[in-house]
Amino acid sequence: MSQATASRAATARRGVGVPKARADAARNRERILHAAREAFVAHGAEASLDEIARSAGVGNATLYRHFPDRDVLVHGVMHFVTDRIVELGEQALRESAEPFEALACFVRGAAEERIGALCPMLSDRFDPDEPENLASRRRVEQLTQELLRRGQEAAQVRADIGVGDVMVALSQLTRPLPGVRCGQLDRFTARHLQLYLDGLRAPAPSRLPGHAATLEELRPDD
Amino acid sequence: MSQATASRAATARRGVGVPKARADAARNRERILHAAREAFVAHGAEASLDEIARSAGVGNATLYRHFPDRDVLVHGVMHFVTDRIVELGEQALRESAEPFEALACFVRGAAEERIGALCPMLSDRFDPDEPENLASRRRVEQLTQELLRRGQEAAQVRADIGVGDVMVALSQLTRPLPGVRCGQLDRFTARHLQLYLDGLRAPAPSRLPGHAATLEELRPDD
DNA sequence: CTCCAACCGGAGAGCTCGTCCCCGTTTTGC
DNA sequence: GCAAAACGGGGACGAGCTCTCCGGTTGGAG
Repeated sequence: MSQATASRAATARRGVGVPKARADAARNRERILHAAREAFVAHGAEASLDEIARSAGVGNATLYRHFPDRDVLVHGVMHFVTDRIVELGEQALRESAEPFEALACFVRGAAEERIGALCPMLSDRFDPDEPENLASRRRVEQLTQELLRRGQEAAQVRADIGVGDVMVALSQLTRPLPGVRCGQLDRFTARHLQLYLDGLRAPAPSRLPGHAATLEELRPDD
Repeated sequence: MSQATASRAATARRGVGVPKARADAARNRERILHAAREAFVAHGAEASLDEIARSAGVGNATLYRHFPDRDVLVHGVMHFVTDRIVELGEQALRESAEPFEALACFVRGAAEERIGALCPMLSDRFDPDEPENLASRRRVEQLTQELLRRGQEAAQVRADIGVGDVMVALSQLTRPLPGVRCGQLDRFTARHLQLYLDGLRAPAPSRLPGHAATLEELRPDD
């Protein structure tokens, strides 16, 4: 996301008339979001807030000042990640000539942006019907849908997969495995994503069990 | 694993001269191992023991009687899973004519046996040099190696992957995603495994980054 | 069938860890 | 240079986890 776009989005979310945050406050807010993103990917939505503050290099009070409770932080990370993912997807649609390559770019980028952190989106701690959340999910879903559709129409992506297949597998493959040093695991992640992507190519060499699903179907209260 | 084999293995581990356990005790031990396996896959080696006892349908005291502390339980689950995986792999080698199909059978079976529970094998809580642990890891590794080698020699499996690629991805793809109901996720797991397997087929449609790794390289103290 | 040793499970003590607030100190921007 | 805003360390409080104690129950040998 460009600096200007980010700034506009931030202003929009803060609302009008609210005084601009001080420079150090903005910087800390950003640091906390990054740290929280990593923590949520690694430990789920119940990661320790003190731990997040520590790895962000700020005091715990600073975290609580920016995000009064856990839910606010979860939502903050959610929208932070969603914004970046959407930007990424639009860029992939815009710049990649080959539909499969566009999907691959998106997948690799989404992995870097820790799309796995969106899994709290599917948790109890998250109201799926709140308008802003609904909009976030829809945006990511439609974007992925579009990338898939193009690939499938060009017969570069197998026809029997859906949005849910991409999103869920992507989340799984990029999560740290407990007990493995992160550095070690990152070396694997890129390989596994590539292997998975290779499995998505058309023509399909096998028949998949079950059926493709949307993100909607993954909601806990189904 | 056959009943007889399981019994022999159990006797071997219990040692000679120790009186046979009562039927209900043996049954509870088994239940606890199953529950602990699920919990370790879901939450890593630090899963709550009381929670394990509850989902096993036994009192917590029963758990502590069978497994005096967490380490003993971790080891118990480890060897329980290892035994089943090895049996599975040997069966796949024995019964499948096609090398790729053998690998696929093994992978699917290992997923059912929650091979992801072996990730504590890579954790701090685990002495990788203790002879029995070393042997377990070696057995699984050699078996997977052999399945891979056959597939690769028959040019059915791409040449640029290693044991670590299979084991790690398998663990990741079969782990429950936090916030997703298990029932929902199981439907996906089979699909994703198949997609990943399709990515393993020869000829390789892409070049993988990095290099194949053994389980040895995944040890935390590298 | 009877009996007792082995086993079981609930309840609770002790402790660790996570959450959240208070307040003296530092930083920012005008 | 100063006032307002933000910072961070420390600590009270509570939740949850580990592990133990003990009265009741069950399996199976004789």
